[in-house]
Amino acid sequence: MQKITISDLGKYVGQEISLQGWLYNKRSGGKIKFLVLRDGTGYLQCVYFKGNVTEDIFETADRIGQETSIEVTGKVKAEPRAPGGYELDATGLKVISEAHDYPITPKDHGIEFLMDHRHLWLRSSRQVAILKIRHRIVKAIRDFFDGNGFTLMDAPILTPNAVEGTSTLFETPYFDLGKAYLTQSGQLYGEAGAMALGKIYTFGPTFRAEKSKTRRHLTEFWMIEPEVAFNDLNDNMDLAEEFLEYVVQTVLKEMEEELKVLERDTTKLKNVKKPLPRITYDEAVGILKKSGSQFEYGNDFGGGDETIISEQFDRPVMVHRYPAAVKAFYMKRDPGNENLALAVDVLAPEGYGEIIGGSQREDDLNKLLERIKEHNLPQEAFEWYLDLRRYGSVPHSGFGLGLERTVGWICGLEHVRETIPFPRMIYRNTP
RNA sequence: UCCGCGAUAGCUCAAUGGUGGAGCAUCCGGCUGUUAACCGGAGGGUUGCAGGUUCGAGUCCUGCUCGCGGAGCCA
Repeated sequence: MQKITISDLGKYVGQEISLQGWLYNKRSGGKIKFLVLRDGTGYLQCVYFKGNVTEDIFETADRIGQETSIEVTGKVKAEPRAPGGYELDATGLKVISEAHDYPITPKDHGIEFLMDHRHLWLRSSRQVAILKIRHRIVKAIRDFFDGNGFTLMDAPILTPNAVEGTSTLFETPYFDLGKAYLTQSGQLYGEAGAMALGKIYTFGPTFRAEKSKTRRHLTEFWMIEPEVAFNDLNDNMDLAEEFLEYVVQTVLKEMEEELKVLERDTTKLKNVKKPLPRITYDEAVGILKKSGSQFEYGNDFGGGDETIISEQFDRPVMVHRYPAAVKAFYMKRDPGNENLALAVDVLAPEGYGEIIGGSQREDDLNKLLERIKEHNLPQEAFEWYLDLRRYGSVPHSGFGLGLERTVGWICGLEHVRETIPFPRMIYRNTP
């Protein structure tokens, strides 16, 4: 039997059809019942008149509670008053599994209650819209790289050492080898991949054990990290802006309905087109000083600083050439100023902060050895990484995009916890 | 780890130190066009936990637990 979904209803106007789904909401008059059906593709009001259906069906329509799984039968009618454009003149109603006392009613709830019921909260229209946009963003990301000659290369999740020290990583016992750590970045492995394949991207979960307690942080999140051989910092910024434009414009074009459900004002998203403004760290500090900030030259930007900087522009801004002291050991220094790293962060507008962090990597073996010593990192753990500089080293660059921050920004959400089906935060790992 | 705010019915919230209420949800009744439907009625409480002050504590004080927001760190 062919299954019909609510999203397909336009093809069946005037026909008698059956649909399976869940009871989303219910309203009634004395001799009329309105059952709102949801099936994951949309919402449909099914109208039961007392005279048109059996006594048994009318009683069932009256009795069943929110989220009862049902199969409805009836004639599809175009209905301008309906949000989806269609309505069902219902004749049949089959209960698949009856539900009562569903905890999430169509009224206000607090965040703790909703998070405790995250497995059910996912069914509500807002969450469905977010999950669909998240999926479309993921697909756009993969389409972009796949269509530009990149190879997807998965990096390991269990790793023997930290990229920048071990203090912020989750650790786990690992047989006779001592401890393993959950990855905080696939980048070093991505660099090995770029030397093999030229252009690669990794796409996987990453973990941070930092006790970060803000709207921008999760302990488990997804990151996309392209790495390209022979790309310098400027090439890297070219890639980042083309990539962001593609992702945002694709979502704007294809997810209009979902963005409307979220009541997202898309004015600023429409501006996300290349070229994106590029400013140096020094220029960014100038902006902060001019705004009256107490910011001290040489520090990394905090959340508030990022907001002040990004407010100066009508689209994401790329800030490059940070003080090397606040950046990772593997970043190449600016030949024009050894104190600066060839790093770039992309700051999203509207206070969403850093969504991309990247750099040109140090490709000189001896300089990299120096950095490892300076950072007190165990050289033996990085021997394989140093091999990449011993055998045919080339200039190369890449960046990491935080998926949840990107979803939060595009959807206009208050907090990244709504951007992932089951968020992991310092005080929550359930459901 | 630090700073700030909070915890009262299933949910969202009220309640001057003096008999703990409302809306929604649930149950009963009414309504043939509702769309967070509406109207009438009913049931529903160890006020987060443990102490203290007081004639009397949801309310004031102390400690704890949990949550929320922010800082630091970062995507």
